[in-house]
Amino acid sequence: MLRNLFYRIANILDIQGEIIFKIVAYRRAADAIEHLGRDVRAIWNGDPKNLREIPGIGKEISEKIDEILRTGELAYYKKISKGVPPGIFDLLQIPDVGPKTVARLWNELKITNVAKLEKAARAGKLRGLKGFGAKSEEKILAGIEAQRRKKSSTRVLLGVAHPFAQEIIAALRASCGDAIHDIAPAGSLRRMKPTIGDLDILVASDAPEKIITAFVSLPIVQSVNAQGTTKASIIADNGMQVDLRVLEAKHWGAALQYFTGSKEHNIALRNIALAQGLSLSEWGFKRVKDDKEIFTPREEEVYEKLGLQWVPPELREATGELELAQNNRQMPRLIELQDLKADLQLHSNWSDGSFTIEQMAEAARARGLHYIAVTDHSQGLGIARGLTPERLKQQWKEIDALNKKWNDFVVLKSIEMEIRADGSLDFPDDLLAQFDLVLVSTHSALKQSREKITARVIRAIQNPYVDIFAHPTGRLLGQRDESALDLEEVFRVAKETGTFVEIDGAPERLDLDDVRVRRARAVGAQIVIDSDAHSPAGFDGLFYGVAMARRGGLEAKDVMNTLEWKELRKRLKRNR
DNA sequence: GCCGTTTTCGGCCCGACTGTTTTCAGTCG
Repeated sequence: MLRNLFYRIANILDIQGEIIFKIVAYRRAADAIEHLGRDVRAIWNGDPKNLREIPGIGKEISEKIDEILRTGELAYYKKISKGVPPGIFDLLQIPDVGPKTVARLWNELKITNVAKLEKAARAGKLRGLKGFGAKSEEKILAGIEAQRRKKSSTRVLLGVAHPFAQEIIAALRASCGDAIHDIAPAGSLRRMKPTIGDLDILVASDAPEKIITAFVSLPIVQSVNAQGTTKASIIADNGMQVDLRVLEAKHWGAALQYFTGSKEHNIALRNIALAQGLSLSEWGFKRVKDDKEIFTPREEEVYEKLGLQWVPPELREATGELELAQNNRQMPRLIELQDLKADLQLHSNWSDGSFTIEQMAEAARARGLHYIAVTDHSQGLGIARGLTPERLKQQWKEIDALNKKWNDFVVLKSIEMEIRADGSLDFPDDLLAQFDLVLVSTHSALKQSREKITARVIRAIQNPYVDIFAHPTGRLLGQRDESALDLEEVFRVAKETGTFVEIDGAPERLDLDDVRVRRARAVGAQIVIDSDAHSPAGFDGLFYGVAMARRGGLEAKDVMNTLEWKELRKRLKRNR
C-alpha cells in the first residue's frame, strides 16, 4: 500500500515535470519498503526517525510514512493528486508513452485516458502536436495494442524458463558451436527470480551473422520480432520472448554484467565506478579524464577493477550486496546444490505422488543425496489420498524393508501433516512421536484473517513433535496469493521452539522467497530446503529451492539439511 | 528528495534507439 502510494506520487510528479531526482527518490523509497520483507510498522515503532535507517528514506519521506501510519492519510498526496484524472496513470503504462508525452496529451489535447488517446490517434489528431508525426500515431496505437496483449500474458515460472533457456543454448551450440566463444543466459533468469518475463541470451563470437541466422531458424521460433547484425528477438512457440545478443569476446565481461542486472544493482555499481573516475557501460570501462577504454573479457574483472568482490548474480538486487563486496571480503559463500544431503519433503504413490517410495529413493540416491524423508499427506487432505493411521503402519513396513537395501542411504518415516483450520493437528502426539520427522503445512482455509491463521500456525509449531513448517505462505505463483500469515511472528516462535521453516523449491511455490528467507535468518529461525517432489523429475525443485536460498544470502551452514542425518537428528526439538 | 574516503551543497548511470529534427527530446532497459 505504501509502495503503491509512493509510486503514484512519483508518477504525478513526473507528469508535472518535477526534477527527476525527486521522482527517483520516491521510487527508490517505494522499492526500499518492498525489499524490507516485513511490515514497516515494526521499524517505525511510533517514531519517524527510526525509519531513516532504511537506505533511501530521509527526513521528508520518513515523516510522510509516519503520517500515513498514524492517520491512514497523506495530506501531500491529496494536494498533488487534486484534479489528476485516474485514467492518466494507465497512459503511462503504454510502451513509448512517458511522462512528458502524457503531460502534453493532457494539457494540449485534453486526453486523460487510453480510450481517448486511441480515438485521437486513429483520427490523426496527434500529429498536430509539435514533434509528433504520422509515425508517432502508429507507434502509440501499436503500443496500446501491445499493452492489451501483455495484460493477458503472464510471466513464466523459473522452473519453465530455466530448462527452456538451456534447450536454446544447447541447440545453438549444436548448430554453430565452433563459432561460439562463450554463451550464457543473462537477465532475471541468471539472477534466478521466481518468475521470468523475457529471456536474454548472450553470445561471444566473431561470426555474429552465423549465430543470428541459426537462432532465428530454431524450430522453437514462432515469429521473428527483429533481426539485425548483432541482435535478434523472437517469440517462441511457448509464448516467451527471447532476445539474443552477439558481441566480441573483449566485451563479454561488461556485457554479461550489464545484461544480468538488476537495473538498480547496475546503477549502484556505476556510481562506485564514477567515484573512482571510471565510467562503466555494457562495453567496458572508460576513464573519465582521457576517455581511455578498458575492456573486461571476464565478468569478475568488472568487479575486481573497482576493488570489489565478485557478486553472485542471485544477490544483485541492490539490497546491500555491494556493501558486502566493498567491505573486505564479506561476500557470503552461498550454498550450492551439492551441499544438500537430504530432501525432507517428497511424495510417493501412498498419497498424491505417482511413483513408489523405492523409485523416489533410487532417484534421490542417484542425485547424490544421503537420505530422504517420505512426507505423504495426512488424512486431513482427503483430495490427496491422505494417510490414515492404519495405512501409515503399512507404509512403515515398506520403508523398514527398503532400508535394508542400502548401507549408504536412509529413508525416514515422515508425514506432511495438515494443520486444521482451528490449529489442531491430524494425528495425536503419541503417533507423532513415532515418526523420524514431522512436517506440517496448511492447504485449506488459506483465506483466514491474519490473526486467525497466525494463531493456527503458531499453535501447530509449538507442538513438541512438529519439526518443519512447510511452504509457509501457501502461495502458488500466478494462481494463488500468499495467506495473511504474520511471518515475522511465526519466525520468532519457530526460533523459540526449534521448529525449522522450509524453502519449498517446487517451481509453482518457491515459498519462502528471497525476501522472506532474509527475514527468517535475521530473526534466527532455522531453515531447510525441500523439493516437494511428486516424481523423480520433481527433485529439480532442490535446485530452485537452493536458488531462493542463494538469493536470500544463505550459506551451507544456514541450512539444516546440509547436515547428515545423525547430526540433524540431534537438532530436532524432540531430541534436544 | 537523498546523501557524503572528493561534498551538509551540489551532485545524482549509461547508451541505444526512434522520430522528428538539422542538433535533440523522450523513452527504454
